[in-house]
Amino acid sequence: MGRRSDHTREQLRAMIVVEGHRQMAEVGFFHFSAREVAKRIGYSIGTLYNVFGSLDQLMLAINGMTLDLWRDYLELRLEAAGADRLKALVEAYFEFAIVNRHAWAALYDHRLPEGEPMPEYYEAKIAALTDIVVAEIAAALPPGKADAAVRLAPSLLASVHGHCALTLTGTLSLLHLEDPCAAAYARVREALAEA
Amino acid sequence: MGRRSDHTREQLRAMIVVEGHRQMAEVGFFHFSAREVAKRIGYSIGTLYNVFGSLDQLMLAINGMTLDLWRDYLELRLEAAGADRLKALVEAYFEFAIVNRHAWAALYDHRLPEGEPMPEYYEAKIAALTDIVVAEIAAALPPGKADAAVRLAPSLLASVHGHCALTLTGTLSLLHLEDPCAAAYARVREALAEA
DNA sequence: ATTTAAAAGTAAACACTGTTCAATTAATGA
DNA sequence: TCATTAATTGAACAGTGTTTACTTTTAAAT
Repeated sequence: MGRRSDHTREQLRAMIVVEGHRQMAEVGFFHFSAREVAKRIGYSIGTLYNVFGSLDQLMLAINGMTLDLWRDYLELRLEAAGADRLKALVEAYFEFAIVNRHAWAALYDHRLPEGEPMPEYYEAKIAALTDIVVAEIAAALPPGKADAAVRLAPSLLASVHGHCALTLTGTLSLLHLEDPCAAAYARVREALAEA
Repeated sequence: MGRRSDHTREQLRAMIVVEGHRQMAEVGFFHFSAREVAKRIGYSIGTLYNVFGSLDQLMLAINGMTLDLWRDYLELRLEAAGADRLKALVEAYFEFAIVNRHAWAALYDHRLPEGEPMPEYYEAKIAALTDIVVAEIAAALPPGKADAAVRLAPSLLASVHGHCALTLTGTLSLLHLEDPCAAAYARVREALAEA
């Protein structure tokens, strides 16, 4: 076969994703440039398209890496958590978003063309994240009510996400919301108390 | 002066915003083109920049129009509301976002350069929206606790926004969240019950 | 060892962006 | 009538994603 470098196709793919993720973290979704990624790893723009087929697929790969890092971070923080694991989870959610502002925002900034479904591998990464939330909420619920976690988890995730998103992007300028993370945690606790 | 058309500067400004808003509603933030807007109203791209100075300012004007329409819609629905005004407010929030998907999403998709503050007129439009929420939450709280509304409102707004955003953009594919609007309303009610 | 076929990679070309700015047009005041 | 001034243009520039004809490299087959 005709490879001229030392990299297998999979190594090259990984290089692109890692460098793409680095660039995403630096400049954010709106200033992301596939050409710049290609230049930085010493390949031409054409090679990127040969490997990924389209920019959307590259975006999914980059966001997929972010989802993996996010999951790893949540698990790490949960291992070191004390009694209140839910609080640790909410805080870890915020911490990751704050430290990785741009890469985190890109998860929501990038959208597939309407009607095009997410690839299976990507949905699986999302499921891995939500499963963590479901498990912690199930554990926090009174025994016997644990099956309500599957229905409650997405709603609480949405609540926490809302606090995080409005704070991080600053598009709605929520004055009077001093500690968004604490407020989000309070909302979660209230919902659990009701159930 | 050298105007060659029948429009005053303010009329032209209004034309651009209206056509820009129309285009935003049609194709969304990521396919928005200032050139296309100019073409549709029969002016050149240069004129747009003379009137608005930058694309960011045009975006703020377009999003400002969306904020106005949103406020009007909330007030309209509140006038026709029955006993449960908060439920009407949450539903109106969702309805507007669904009907005006693209224009609504653009409120969050567009971001000013870091460090650049929002213009005063724009913050005022946001305040008009949040004031509606604050007033309704204050009315729903037990008398005497009404001053907690200022602190509670942004958090509840964030919760509702989170449900709406994750559902509309579909970036996190929240299965098991059948009725996001009802779930958001339930979270709001829980928070009020606690206070 | 030579040929062949396929894989890998390139870079120019295309159609778009946003942005700037010298040149042009048209209306007004003197 | 003429100079001034506001309004408007559209070409030019530097980017973007995307496609594709082309070249290089390598492995396999003869």
